[in-house]
Amino acid sequence: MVTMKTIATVLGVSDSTVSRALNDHFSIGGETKRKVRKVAKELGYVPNAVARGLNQKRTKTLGLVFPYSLSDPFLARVYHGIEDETLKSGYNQFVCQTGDNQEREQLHLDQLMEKRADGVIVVPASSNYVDDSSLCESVASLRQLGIPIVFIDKYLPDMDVDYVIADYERLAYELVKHLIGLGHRRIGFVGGYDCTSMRDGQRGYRRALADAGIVCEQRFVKNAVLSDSPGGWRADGAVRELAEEDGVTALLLASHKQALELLPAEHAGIERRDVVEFASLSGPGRFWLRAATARMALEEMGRMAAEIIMKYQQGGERTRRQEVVLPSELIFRKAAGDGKARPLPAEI
Amino acid sequence: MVTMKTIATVLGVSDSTVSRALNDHFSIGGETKRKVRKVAKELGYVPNAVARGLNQKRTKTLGLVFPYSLSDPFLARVYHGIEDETLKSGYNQFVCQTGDNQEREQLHLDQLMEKRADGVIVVPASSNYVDDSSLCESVASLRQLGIPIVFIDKYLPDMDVDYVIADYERLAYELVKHLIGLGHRRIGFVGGYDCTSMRDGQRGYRRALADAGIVCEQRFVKNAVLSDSPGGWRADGAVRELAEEDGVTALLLASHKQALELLPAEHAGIERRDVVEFASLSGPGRFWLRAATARMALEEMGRMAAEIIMKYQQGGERTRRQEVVLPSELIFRKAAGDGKARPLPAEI
DNA sequence: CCCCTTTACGCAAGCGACTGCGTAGTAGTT
DNA sequence: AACTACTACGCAGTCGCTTGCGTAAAGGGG
Repeated sequence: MVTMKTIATVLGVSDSTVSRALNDHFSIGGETKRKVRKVAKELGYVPNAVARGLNQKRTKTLGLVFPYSLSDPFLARVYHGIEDETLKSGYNQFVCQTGDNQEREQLHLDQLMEKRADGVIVVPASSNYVDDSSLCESVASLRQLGIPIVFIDKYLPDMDVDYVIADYERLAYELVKHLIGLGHRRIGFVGGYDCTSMRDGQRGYRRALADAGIVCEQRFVKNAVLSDSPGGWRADGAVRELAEEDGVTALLLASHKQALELLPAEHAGIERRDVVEFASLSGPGRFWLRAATARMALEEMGRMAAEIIMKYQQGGERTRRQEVVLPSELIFRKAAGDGKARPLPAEI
Repeated sequence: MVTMKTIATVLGVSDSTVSRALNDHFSIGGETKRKVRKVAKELGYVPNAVARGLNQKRTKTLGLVFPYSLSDPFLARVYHGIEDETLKSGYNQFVCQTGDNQEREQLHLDQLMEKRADGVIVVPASSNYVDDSSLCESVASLRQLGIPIVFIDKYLPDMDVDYVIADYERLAYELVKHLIGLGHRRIGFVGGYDCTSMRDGQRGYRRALADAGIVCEQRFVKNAVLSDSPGGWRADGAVRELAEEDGVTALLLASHKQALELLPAEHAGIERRDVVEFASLSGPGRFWLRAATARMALEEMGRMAAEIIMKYQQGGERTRRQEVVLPSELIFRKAAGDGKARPLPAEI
């Protein structure tokens, strides 16, 4: 194995000289630098980032912990943002997927700690909203090791952790306002548990109704249920109830996964890349039609999260919690069907 | 920072004792082991894989170099296979995407070498089939460092490198045979350059024609062109020529990307997960219709590639080149339209 | 010609974990 | 009692690279 020592021996200099030469240190003569680089290339020397990492305490490595695979259109865009931000500085990322499962989330966080990632970006598993103790522990351990962690899209409200989210409250507000403008009065909300994005969304939903003088009926607000399906959530039960029992004419969905389930297949295909959280759907039709949706700045979210970590790398001290809320773009579709508000089909 | 030394000091033993205790070495007493583990837990000790990696020369890390993002349905399945195989042994993967670009491919391979990945799995960028010199260099460097590399799906024929591919020749043979059975006589092949998968496919295509006593006309075989589009290849030009000038009635496509381009959007959506390389299409219709396709064992390909590397990790010497060809499943659709063979529409 | 400042390197001590070899201490044998 | 055989650890070197500090050589000023 050719190391700096090898090069040093060949040239009859010390290994520290080689190190400094390769790092372009000012105290090494130009001629020496040239010779060192020449020999290094000839010998096919490849610097050992593991050894460097050990003494620099920096690995130029990021850990990404995602609930689903990167074939999820949401995560894929987030990932691109992160990659885009870090590629130029020679960072690599460990990509981990948890299957929306807490145990695996913890497992991966442990592995990333052992491997001394320089930072970790997490899109938390939904099951944390039932019991977040394991995640909290992991965050504490990361803190102790001095590894910055940033949450994306969702976070645990009472945990002191940096995060980057979309402006869910405004989104929900505008989407519901749009539905009201289309004539809808009985509008359902399918959220779920105490997830920050859904909670914020619900707030916007309520505010929009209130502003329009519509009484917000509690029975119109349902939770999706956690399931072991690939998406983690199932909304069909809630939607069926809302349509059959309560005769809602429009719906606000708090998850792109939910929206995808309900959209007609051909739309799902075409618009897959656009469909993101907080789609609002309206009828009629065999399937629900999408009245509007939000195009969240997902790449930007990834980029911001990476940027926060990069700041810490450059010696930035963590003084206070970073809370980034990125504005999203709203996309309104033409009114579905004849544009009249009418009960939605219960069949999904 | 709490290290083994910290634990050792607390307990008044040496750090080597701590190391052995944590690794459950036989020469350490049961009582000592218990105490060490207790203190380790209390202090929140997290082993440093970087330090371990330096002296073991094993990082428990794999590098994956893919041309596209993991939102590509092909790669996503390959990735799942790899993850599945390596998760249980505590491996993490560096996921790198090259955008089908050689420079970035080389850049990522260099990074992976520096970080001393234990092995690298590569789905080569298509541009390597024009000029593979940079890839060859990288492979040589990896060899020198003793890092095993496995190619998936495609490989460079004159390079001594392990690879896992699908049974492209048989696939093409069966698909063409199916088209012939449907009455087609003028069957086009859209491949491209000297890529192994396409070359093998073309061999099967020719053999099927020959077995049916059909003369294989050279003008029915076209190359797709390399482009900077997301897919890397563009087939529309070739397809247009085949349809307009040569009046072919059916087509064999050597890439799932090409097939996706030509399929009607709603099918692309619905069947996205099935559409893989070597789809065969036939008309008529506004769009080409899919007559048959191959469901390749993509997860299995990933798993096999990972397994090959794991073998090397366990001290397996590389004696001879590993060449794995995995059988695929063929999926035949009902004949399109009235099932009659007729010229395909040139519009795409 | 001597002293002082630069320039250009070498020495050696880490970083955190692993490991070959040596050695006290205890137990068992004859 | 002397010898052998384990058991249970400690010492110190190693992995490859970085870095603070020390120093010889070269150059410049008085």
